[in-house]
Amino acid sequence: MGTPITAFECPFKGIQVVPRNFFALSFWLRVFFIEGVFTMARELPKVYEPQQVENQIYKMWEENGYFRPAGNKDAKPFTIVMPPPNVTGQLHMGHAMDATLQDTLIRFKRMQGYNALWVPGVDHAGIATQIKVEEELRKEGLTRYDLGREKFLERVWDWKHKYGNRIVEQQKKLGASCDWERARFTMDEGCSGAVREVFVSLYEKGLIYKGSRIINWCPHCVTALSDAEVEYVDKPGHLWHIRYPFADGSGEVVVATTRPETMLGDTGVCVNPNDDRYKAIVGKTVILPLVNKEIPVVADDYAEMEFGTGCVKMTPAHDPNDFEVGLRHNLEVIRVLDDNGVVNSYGGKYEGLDRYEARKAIVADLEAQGYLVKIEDHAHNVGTCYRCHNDVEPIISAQWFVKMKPLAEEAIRVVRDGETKFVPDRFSKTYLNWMENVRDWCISRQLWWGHQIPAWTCEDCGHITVSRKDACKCEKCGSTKIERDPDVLDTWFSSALWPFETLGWPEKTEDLEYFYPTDVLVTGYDIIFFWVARMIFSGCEHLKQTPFHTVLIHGLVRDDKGRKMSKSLGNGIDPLEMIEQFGCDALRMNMVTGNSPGNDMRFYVERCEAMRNFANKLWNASRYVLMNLGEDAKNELPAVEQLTIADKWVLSKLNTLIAEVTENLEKYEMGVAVAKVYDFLWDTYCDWYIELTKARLYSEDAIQKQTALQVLVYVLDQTLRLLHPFMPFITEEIWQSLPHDGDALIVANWPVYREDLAFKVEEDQMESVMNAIRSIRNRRAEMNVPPSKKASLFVLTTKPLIFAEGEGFIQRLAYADQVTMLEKEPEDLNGMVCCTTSDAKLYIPMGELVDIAKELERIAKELEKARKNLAMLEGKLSNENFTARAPEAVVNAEREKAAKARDLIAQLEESEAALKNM
RNA sequence: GCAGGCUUAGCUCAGCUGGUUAGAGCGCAUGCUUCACACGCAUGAGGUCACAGGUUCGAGUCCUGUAGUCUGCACCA
Repeated sequence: MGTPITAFECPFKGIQVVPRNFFALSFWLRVFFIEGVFTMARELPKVYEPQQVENQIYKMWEENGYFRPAGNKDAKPFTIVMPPPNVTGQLHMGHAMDATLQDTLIRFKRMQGYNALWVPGVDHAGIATQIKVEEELRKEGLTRYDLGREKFLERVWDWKHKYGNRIVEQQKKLGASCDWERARFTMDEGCSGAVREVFVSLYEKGLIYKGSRIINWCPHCVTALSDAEVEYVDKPGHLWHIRYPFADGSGEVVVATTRPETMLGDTGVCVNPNDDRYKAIVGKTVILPLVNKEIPVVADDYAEMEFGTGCVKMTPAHDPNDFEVGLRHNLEVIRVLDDNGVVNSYGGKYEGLDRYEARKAIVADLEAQGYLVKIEDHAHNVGTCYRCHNDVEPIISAQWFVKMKPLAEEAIRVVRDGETKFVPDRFSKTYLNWMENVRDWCISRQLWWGHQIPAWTCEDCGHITVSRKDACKCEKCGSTKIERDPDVLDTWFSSALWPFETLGWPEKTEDLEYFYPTDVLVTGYDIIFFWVARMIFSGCEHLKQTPFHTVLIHGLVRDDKGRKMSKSLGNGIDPLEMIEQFGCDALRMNMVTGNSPGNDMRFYVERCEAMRNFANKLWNASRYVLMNLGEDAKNELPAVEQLTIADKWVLSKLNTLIAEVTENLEKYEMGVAVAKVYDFLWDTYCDWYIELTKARLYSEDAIQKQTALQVLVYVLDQTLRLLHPFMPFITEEIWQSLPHDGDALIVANWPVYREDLAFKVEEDQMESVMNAIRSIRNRRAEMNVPPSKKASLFVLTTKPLIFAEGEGFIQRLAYADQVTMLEKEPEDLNGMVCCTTSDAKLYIPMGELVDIAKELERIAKELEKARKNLAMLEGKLSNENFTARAPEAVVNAEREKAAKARDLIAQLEESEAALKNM
């Protein structure tokens, strides 16, 4: 925690100013020199200018070390690890939402007194980064092979050092209060150590193996991909029906395929064993057209009798199902495409053709030679690379895999047993469904940028040595002729360890001991499989503890038409531009308000504007308070005896707000929480309470004035605290200008509910007065009477004491020049307008503006409405089932409503009678 | 094919464990330069909560079905 700071008295305001807080100081000085002491209050800028304060405040927080966990011995930890953005990344709206939600939680918990730690970091992003650097090289006319591995990696590191900090600087603009001193990089020494440890230990447990399998191969990126990295896209295609003649000349079978070029690698034809049409041909051989090779007909359940012709050609090297069938029936495996998707030497005359050119040539030849029976249109799902969006080619290849079944068991259990909960819960189903059907994870990538696989193959005996330390000889035969596997690991292999590698694992660090398991993981639903699932099984396996108890899932930020924001569409909105234009707080508010967990949201610039307006509203409310603060301004509540009904009303409302906001935040309902603070501040505090205090603030009664001011300051202070997690900058800026204890709002205490500040009775009383005011305003507006035209007011009420106390409020807020309390209905109703509430009638002489016939009509209308309402309530209350079964509180509430409705009707009937008598 | 979401005011969305007369922002209408704020104030119009059943004293909220829409996952010769 920051060192103690001595405060000094601001010479002209009597307000404590913290010297370190240059923004606050400069604020006062600016005012002092430009405007002079006495005009200061008037000259506070009317419009809040976020650009001027955000950077300074951020710097102040950072310099005082507020982002570090406080190290309070009595407190509990609260930890979030940040999803590390790609080192190549530019901040986009997704990051803005992600960071805002996390920062809001962290700030909330920090203020609640937790040792709050938010660990930031950056991901090396294997393919993405390598592609970026290769693009740069291409401009110089070079490829990575020209440089060689070592030189190329140097270039990537240069690039990382040059641009890797950009995204960090951008996150700071968002107000992210992470502990930058703990920032990590997935390729730093510690993470590399963790990756090495995990790889070797999983290998030793037999959970990592190398094998030849059909994998997803991207011929463009020239690397293997995991299943999760393949995106399936519906594409129109064809089904080519091809004749395969029997070798014995006894006829032919017709097979159907969507990828005719793969026939070059066909090593069999498969039919269903129960298919009567083909029972006789099982065991025969057919001649593979174009290739002129004899291949067997085998029987396997895999062939569906209903699909196509019921005969399937088998290409074990280029189709996962064919591969399986091939294994069962000992079919040859012939790979006919090379790493770039070009036909290799097994393709005969087609060698050297790209896969799509080869397709054309083969179809043409088949047709020319009479093998093509027909071509059907056929839409199918084609796997594409999530990076470059080119079609992925299933190819047999020797790769490294993580055996998932054994690891999935515990990862399933912790979610089933609720040790890790998804918010919203439906995502646990998504997760479980994936985890229960998970296939082995292909982790090797044919890239250079990444964690190189710690495996060495012996040239002499072929043994693979996997080792924590770089191997120099074969562990089996001792030969020194060993070569390290050139491949690197999937980027997500290191991300999977993020919650503990960032805390120091595999070392037994204090951080790890104290902060692991972390608390909440905040991320978008789009990376549940890529990342969340893998962190969970990794934490369970290596630390025997799930890495977080809660996964808070948010949706995607879309554009105003609901489309995904993307570079290719050019519809992205730059968060930094929004910050520049409306301020960081406005952007953050936009990200949180109206947002519910797991749901996508559209981004509207207009809402940023609305939130900017809200910031300005807060700014001006604070300006009102600051302008009126006297020499001896204190931030403490006056004695209860001094509080007026309005004070008690607002304090009671605040009290409720505190309880609700805290509860909503605890449940991760941040959108609900922030809406409540927003409404309280704008509606309760500004539109009502501030207006209610004006009479007192501008009066001569010093005690009244002081009381009002103290309540104003107290409520504002508490509200700023509640709002701080959402709008950190403006709240800090204002708080620093208010009289306050402590160094900074960011580390101030979170408000707590106070039993002694719950004033239920006064709340109701105030509502009575407010209803009267609303009713008068309504009537005046209906009659188009401008506020400047004051009128006298006569009040007949069942609660004279309360209305007497509220007289000043009514006068000011209902534009009355004089308020007279009546004991009975006025005798002359001529020219009187009557406003009726359930406990008062308010008469305004409006002279010729009043039309008695119209008045009667209006009263009749209101009566009808009130009677309908009462009928409904009485219906409810006369239902014994309701009164007997509904909770007492609900029944009582209905009874009260009915009573009020009856009162209102009585009042209205009286008025009606009086008017009719005239 | 399986799973899940969404359907609430003109638009975009909130509405937590079922309990007032269903809310917000923007937009719209009327009036207002009221000594914090026109990035504002006041007042108002606007909703059969997709549809059909059901459970319940009570359903926007829970259950079943239907329709539309979106998203995952699987299959696809």
